[in-house]
Amino acid sequence: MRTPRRAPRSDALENRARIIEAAQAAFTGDPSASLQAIAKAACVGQGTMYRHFPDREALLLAVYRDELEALVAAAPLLLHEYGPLEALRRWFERLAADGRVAGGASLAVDAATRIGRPHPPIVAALDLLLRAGKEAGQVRPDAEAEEVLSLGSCLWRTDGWSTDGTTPCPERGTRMLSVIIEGLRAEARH
Amino acid sequence: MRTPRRAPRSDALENRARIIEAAQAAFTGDPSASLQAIAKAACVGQGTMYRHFPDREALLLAVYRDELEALVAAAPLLLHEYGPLEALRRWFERLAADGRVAGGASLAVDAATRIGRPHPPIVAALDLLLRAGKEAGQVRPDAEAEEVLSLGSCLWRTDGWSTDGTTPCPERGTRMLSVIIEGLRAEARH
DNA sequence: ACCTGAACACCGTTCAAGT
DNA sequence: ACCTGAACACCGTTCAAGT
Repeated sequence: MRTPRRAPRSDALENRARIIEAAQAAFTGDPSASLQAIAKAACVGQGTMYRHFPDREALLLAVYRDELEALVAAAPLLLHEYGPLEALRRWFERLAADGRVAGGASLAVDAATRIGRPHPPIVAALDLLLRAGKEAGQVRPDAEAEEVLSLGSCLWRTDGWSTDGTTPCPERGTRMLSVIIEGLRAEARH
Repeated sequence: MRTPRRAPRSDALENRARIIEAAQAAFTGDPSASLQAIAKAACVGQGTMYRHFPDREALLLAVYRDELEALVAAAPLLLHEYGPLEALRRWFERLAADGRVAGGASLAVDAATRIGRPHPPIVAALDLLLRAGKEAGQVRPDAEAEEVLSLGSCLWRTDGWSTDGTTPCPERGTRMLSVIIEGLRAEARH
């Protein structure tokens, strides 16, 4: 049933590319930019936007495809270089850092996770890290990737910035990440 | 400057009460019910709704005022009966359980926290628990209430329900809470 | 002093009509 | 086969006009 699919028309490809480009720019300016505004910026009818990307999440995945793939690829590399817990910490640190810049890939991770339908490759990457930690006896055996991802999704809430109106407070994220990592340790079950 | 404030007109009071009642019903049906629909259900013009509650969060706080106060009051009681960590666990458990029923008080906590402007009494209650834990040497000294609340706000995401389409999975929440509690312990700093 | 409801500026989504 | 853009059913928010 392979769905042979003839090559798409060239104008469709151009439109698709222009939409992604416009979305990229829009999201870095305002993570909650409207699809309507993006369509206009891309000089494309709303219907066209809709045909290519049935919803906001699909567009986010397309825009941050490369970053997401890089993040997935980073998991085994980190495991090769560090112990499981440190690899886990650095992986999340990277994801969170991505979220602190406007319009990072964590935008896509967050949207998908919040819908309750997290991006499978991301879950798989996290699962790889957790599995390695469990085999090394360093991570509690009952930790599940989806849950940990849900826990981690608070790390890139840049809203908590400035009750005082000043600093972006990156050490808050570091501290929260530290709580998660310590909480995942295999020791001291009570 | 005490703002002496004459007693409000009786029709204003009635409207206010009717709005809260309608919102209560609407939120338990659908947590993201529109203000417009609530105004209509309360037989009130949109302007009236707006006068009483300038935004969605104000309405949420009013609807769940009693539950929020009960939650705040529970903190010292739990501390009286249990050790700091167990009290902390039960406090969050209660907040999360509240979130699993449709339209619980955690709706208000969540909305406020997500805006980056968490409900101060709730933060104070959590701070009380953390402070007791630190004094007992059981909670890591760098834990901050706002951060922990932000971490905990993933506990009542009922979205992760059913990838398999079946169970409400309350043990997922228990497990995530356990990770947070263990991560807050004062031991094993690395 | 308070309420009403039309009006404004937006959303996401659909769909007949075009090429 | 793909695109366009008007149209639909909604939002939150405001504000002149009423009582």
